[in-house]
Amino acid sequence: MYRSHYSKEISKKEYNSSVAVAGWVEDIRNLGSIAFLILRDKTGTLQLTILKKKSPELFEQLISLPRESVISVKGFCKENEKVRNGYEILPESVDVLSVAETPLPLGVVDKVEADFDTRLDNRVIDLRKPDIQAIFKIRNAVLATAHEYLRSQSFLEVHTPKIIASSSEGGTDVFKLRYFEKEAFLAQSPQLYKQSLMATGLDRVYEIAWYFRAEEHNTRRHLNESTAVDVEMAFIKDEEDVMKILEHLVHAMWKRAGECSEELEVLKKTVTVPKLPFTRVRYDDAVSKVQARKSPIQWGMDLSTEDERLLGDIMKEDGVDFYFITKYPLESKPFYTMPDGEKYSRGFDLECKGIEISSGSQRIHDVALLKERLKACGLDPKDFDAYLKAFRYGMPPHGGFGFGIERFLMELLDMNNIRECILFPRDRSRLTP
RNA sequence: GCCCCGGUAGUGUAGUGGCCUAUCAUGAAGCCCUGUCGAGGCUUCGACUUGGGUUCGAAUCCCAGCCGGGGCGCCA
Repeated sequence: MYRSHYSKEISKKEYNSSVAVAGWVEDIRNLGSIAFLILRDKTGTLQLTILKKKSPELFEQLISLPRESVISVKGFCKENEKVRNGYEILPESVDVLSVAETPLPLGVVDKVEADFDTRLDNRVIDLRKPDIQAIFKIRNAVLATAHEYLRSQSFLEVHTPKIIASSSEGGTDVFKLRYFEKEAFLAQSPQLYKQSLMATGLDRVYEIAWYFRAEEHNTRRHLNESTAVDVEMAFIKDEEDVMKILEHLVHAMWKRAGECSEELEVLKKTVTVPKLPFTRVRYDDAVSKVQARKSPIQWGMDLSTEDERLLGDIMKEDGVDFYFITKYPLESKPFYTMPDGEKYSRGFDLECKGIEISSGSQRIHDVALLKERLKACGLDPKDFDAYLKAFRYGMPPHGGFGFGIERFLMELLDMNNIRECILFPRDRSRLTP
């Protein structure tokens, strides 16, 4: 066995006994007759203290290792107050498991910063840094909470096709691919499938999966491959039922992130847990608020990036970070959104500090109305036959929402680039690693 | 899709026509040092995105390409 303990697992109990530790050689400080080797594993670092007079061969072998080589060391664990961990390991034997090439394309502990692009080109090495790993440990924690919360509310986890016959909703560009003799597309969202499932009697479903968008955008807020949490629920009275689930879900995830104190510390971030319920702002009021601050927006238009930011600032003045924008104009929402009178819809967005993190709505469940709305949106109902079929034989009132996990994390951790929140980002120009 | 910006050692940079045989840091290779922890000291190594052009002279100016970053739009 190459490892008996991780660096963090060693405490007083292990002092004055033999342990096996394994990991990456982070740094070697050679003082001539004594050398210190910093070994890094998943939990942190520890120090090997190597004395030349004790074993000249072992000394020579260890100090000549290139940084980031992988080794396993058996040694004697000794208490020492001079060392940060409170202990050091005096090595007795070493297994060199992998010798790293030099020079490193990216230093793990170098004193110079690397460009983000260089980091992504060498993402595996970049991911060795504790602060980068912390992002993904928090991602793991909040997604675990999403599963737990949704299951506690009787949601069933489902997985719908990612290779689909037609674009889900129009709007965004989709990736085309060859499917034997047919043309197919990569899913941009599970929208049509999660709605179809509402006609099955499963009533409450959620899906956490990948989606693909072929938009040639080049911003720090967009990815061409991203992951999302999607929820759909039946027998709702109106969109308020959906918003309640969403706000509790977001609250639970934010709260869980706030409990990741170790990770937040290495990231030097703080998470402020929002208060429930989130403020509801009608679209009409949002428009008047930003108009009062000289935005050129007209009623009926979507809020521009600048308008959203402005509204975020206005809400912040009242101490509000999270808020719903409700009752959007019907024409600014997708065809499946339930109308609310002539002009309005039962669609909403959830905003956090001026950035949209989720959008949802009550959906149309009446097939005639759905066809009418498809036409009004310039779409041909014939292209949606398979979807419409789910509505023809008994479809309850339903609604749902979806949000991108990377966008969510970006807001949660106040990152300035969405690519920080995904292991191997796919963007306009990046297809590797 | 529209617009803006950038490309100098492995990494991060200085350099805006001659003082560049290109700065500094970091790194790598080596030497000295028994308590380092951003170790220290000394030596060495290593770069101007590509192709044209202007000029006596180009890292520097112009044109084109390649590669990259960002803003807006679209969206999540």
